[in-house]
Amino acid sequence: MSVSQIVELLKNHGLKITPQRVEILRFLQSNRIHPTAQQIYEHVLSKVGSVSFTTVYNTLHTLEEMGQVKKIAISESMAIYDIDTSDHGHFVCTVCGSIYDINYKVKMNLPGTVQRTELIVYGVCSQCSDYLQHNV
Amino acid sequence: MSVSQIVELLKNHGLKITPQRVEILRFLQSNRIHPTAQQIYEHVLSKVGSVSFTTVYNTLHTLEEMGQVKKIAISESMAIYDIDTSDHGHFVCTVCGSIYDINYKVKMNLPGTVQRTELIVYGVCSQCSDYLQHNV
DNA sequence: ATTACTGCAAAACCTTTGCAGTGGT
DNA sequence: ACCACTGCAAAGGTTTTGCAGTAAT
Repeated sequence: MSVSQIVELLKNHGLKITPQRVEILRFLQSNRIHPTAQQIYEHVLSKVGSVSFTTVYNTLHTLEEMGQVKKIAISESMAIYDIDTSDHGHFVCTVCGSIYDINYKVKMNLPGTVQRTELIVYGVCSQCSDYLQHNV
Repeated sequence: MSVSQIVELLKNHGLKITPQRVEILRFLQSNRIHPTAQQIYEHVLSKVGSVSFTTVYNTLHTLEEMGQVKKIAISESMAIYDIDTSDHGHFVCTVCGSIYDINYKVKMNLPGTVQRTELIVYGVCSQCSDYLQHNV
């Protein structure tokens, strides 16, 4: 998504175009690392020169309400933000911290109707297990 | 699990028997509500008369290390604790907050080896949807 | 008697909120 | 010129840590 498309997106939702908002969206869209608010803050600060956590959280909340971003609790102390709002799970490497998207199919009996499903798999990614195999 | 079995469990792991520890384990085992640290604190306070968050968290960490308790992040601000450490997922009712255990089978392609899997389904439980259907 | 455990108080951490000032429209 | 947005500073909620006193062995 280009900057002009980001600008369009913001305009279409009646939002003002600010450098912080544009850079937050650009970051989420170009680096699919599933960043934390902290990582977004650091990136935008380095690019735009001025940003606050207030603005980061404000923007993320706005984007969540717009349905443009999903917030995922990978731990009880932190959320990550995913610009891919389609149905998918996450693989978290407990060695390097990388987060991979995963596709899955689940079979289950539920005591009610579903709103959303979150699957998080913790493990060691191939890169890390290769590395460990050759170096430990 | 009886109190004497709880005492055995603690002894077998070289831990001292304190009223707080016994009551935390009793609570986790008798009420399978998947409590938060806050709920455990309140319960133990009402039963034992004296407890602190320090002790609640100390005990939960010890039990986690012993593999007797699983910590689950149902939101980014809070953890719940589950004495059932077997492989299962959770259904969280977004109306009443109840947490149900669910069994599931999942098919997926993974970019590494699995350590543990966490499935959380958010939705409305039958009780709440029945209630809503008749009263709204 | 020893030392593990409890619990207070303070800190750490992430996120939210109040409010004044700035900047996009 | 308007008012949405930014950002500081302070507060909120959950969890952790330091340390002194207490209680289980």
